[in-house]
Amino acid sequence: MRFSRMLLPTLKESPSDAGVISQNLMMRSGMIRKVAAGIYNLLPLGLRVITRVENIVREEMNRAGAQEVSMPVVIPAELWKESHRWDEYGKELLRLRDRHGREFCLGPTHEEVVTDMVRREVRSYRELPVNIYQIQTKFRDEIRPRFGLMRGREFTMKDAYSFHATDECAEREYRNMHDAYCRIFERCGLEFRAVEAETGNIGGRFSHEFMVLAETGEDAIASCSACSYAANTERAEIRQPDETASIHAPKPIETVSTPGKKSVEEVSAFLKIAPSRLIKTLIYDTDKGVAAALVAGNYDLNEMKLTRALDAAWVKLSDEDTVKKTSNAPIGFAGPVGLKADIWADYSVKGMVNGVTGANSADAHLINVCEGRDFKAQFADLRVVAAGDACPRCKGTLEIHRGIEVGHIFKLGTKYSEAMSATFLDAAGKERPFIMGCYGIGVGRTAAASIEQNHDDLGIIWPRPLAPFSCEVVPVNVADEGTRKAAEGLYESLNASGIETLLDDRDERAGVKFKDADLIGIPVRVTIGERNLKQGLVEIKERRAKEARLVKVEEAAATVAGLLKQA
RNA sequence: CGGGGCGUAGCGCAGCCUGGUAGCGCACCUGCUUUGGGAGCAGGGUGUCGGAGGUUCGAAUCCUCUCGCCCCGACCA
Repeated sequence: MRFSRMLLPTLKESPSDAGVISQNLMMRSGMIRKVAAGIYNLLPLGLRVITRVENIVREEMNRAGAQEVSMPVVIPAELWKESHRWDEYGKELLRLRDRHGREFCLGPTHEEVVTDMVRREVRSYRELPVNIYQIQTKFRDEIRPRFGLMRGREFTMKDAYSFHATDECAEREYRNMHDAYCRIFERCGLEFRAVEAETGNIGGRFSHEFMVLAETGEDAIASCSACSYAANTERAEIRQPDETASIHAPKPIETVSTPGKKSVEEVSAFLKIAPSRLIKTLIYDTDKGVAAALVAGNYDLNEMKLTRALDAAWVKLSDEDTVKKTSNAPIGFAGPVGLKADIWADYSVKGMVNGVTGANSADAHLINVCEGRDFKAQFADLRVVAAGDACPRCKGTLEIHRGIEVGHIFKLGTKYSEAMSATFLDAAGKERPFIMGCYGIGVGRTAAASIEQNHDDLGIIWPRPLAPFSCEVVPVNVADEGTRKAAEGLYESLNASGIETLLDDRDERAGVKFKDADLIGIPVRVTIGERNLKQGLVEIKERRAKEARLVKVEEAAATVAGLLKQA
């Protein structure tokens, strides 16, 4: 491709609305342009990268035995009503009507459509298992789209769905997909972790997220320094601490005045006591009634864990009225002592001696509160994991990293097949619902994540498998006949040997071309200038390297090929 | 949905407070010079000042409404 003929509008200045590096560099390198909030045009350079990712995904999915299909973007409401998600999914589901007033939605994911497809066509266990996937545009009406392709409303996703006769078969496929995903992200040159995750409103029994490690990631993951345990912090468990005797001797409980001191920070500063000695008491409404949850002041409560501990369908922080009714005090002064509610406590509260809690009356706290002596609670792992917490699987400790979720695999079970009566006949002639799995990859997000991991001050540094071109040829001065001829010759021989090459044949100054080359980040650059050419030499530089090397013109193509063969 | 901010040339911004000829840098076009890290000189074009209504002799500027976008929060595969 010739730069002069390509729609490749690079930007010297950063766009004012770029929130993360990948968005900034995608805009500046002319890969994407915004059309509306969370909706983008992919320009030629951007599409090339996306296509690279798609092809890697496609190859590995096919290799893993999945079959590619294409399902509609516009989906009739009735399918979503069958699964009950028409009501459950919320405003992220963009709904619309056709000219007859019939209801449709734009597909944010395709469990319903694929389940409908399979239930129509598959009758017997003999036809199972099947794994069906597509690489397709999805639409989710995100509350707050941001960060370019990282969290758009319209985006490209690979979504796969598998159908099985038995649980063992479904789990085998889950592992198969896990391995395929690892191959995909390895081939993309990404540093990633597969972590245990929450299933959210896709539903299902268990799931893993594939997280690309990056400071700008929107998710936090906990991983063990000693073993392979890794989980989203939404889910990460904490090993129950060993019982240790308190170094404090229990003192008699006392009420102290704490006017207007509601938050942990305010109370701990006012009483000059470490936040870890405070017991935070949170009042929750749940489908099982009002419950109190306790956690040490230096930790956060994890509502998912509380929900599981209570065996509740949902929990929600209570409003002011309920808090007043339950604790006889405004928000900020609740405590477990004498509280009339179901009390659950995190292990961080276990064995607490001489702690501080709300007094269940306005502007007062209790000091020297001892767990067991002054109140009783049911204990569970209820808090959000923090760095240094004990690994649930071994004796190691957990580290916290930030990550970008690029893939997510779910073992769904029969949630959709039961709701939608999608069944097959087993060997005994008995009708059974399909056991399902689903497996997603954010294609644009994967490209964005790659930039987050591979860039420097000057621009993108594409790993070879995702690079829009493999090699860029830069004639320093196209006005010079010899330079131009050498560049054209090299361009042709590189292309002829199957190396996709960008020739910067623009009549621009060298500095402009070098800046653009660094910005766009093509792995190998060949610079052809008059001075070196007089000695029959050209300069070859890898984007990631500091130094360039000089080689003979005749050897340039072979040298480039050699560099590209290395990983 | 709550809080905050921004819409002025293709991009980045000033002007608005205190109403009076719409500006700067980059980009773009022409010519000459220049040609290894975002060139120099000269000349040139560029705007519904986001939109609608209002106040005023006069509105980018003040007021009202509205649309779009960004940030923080709530929410979320």
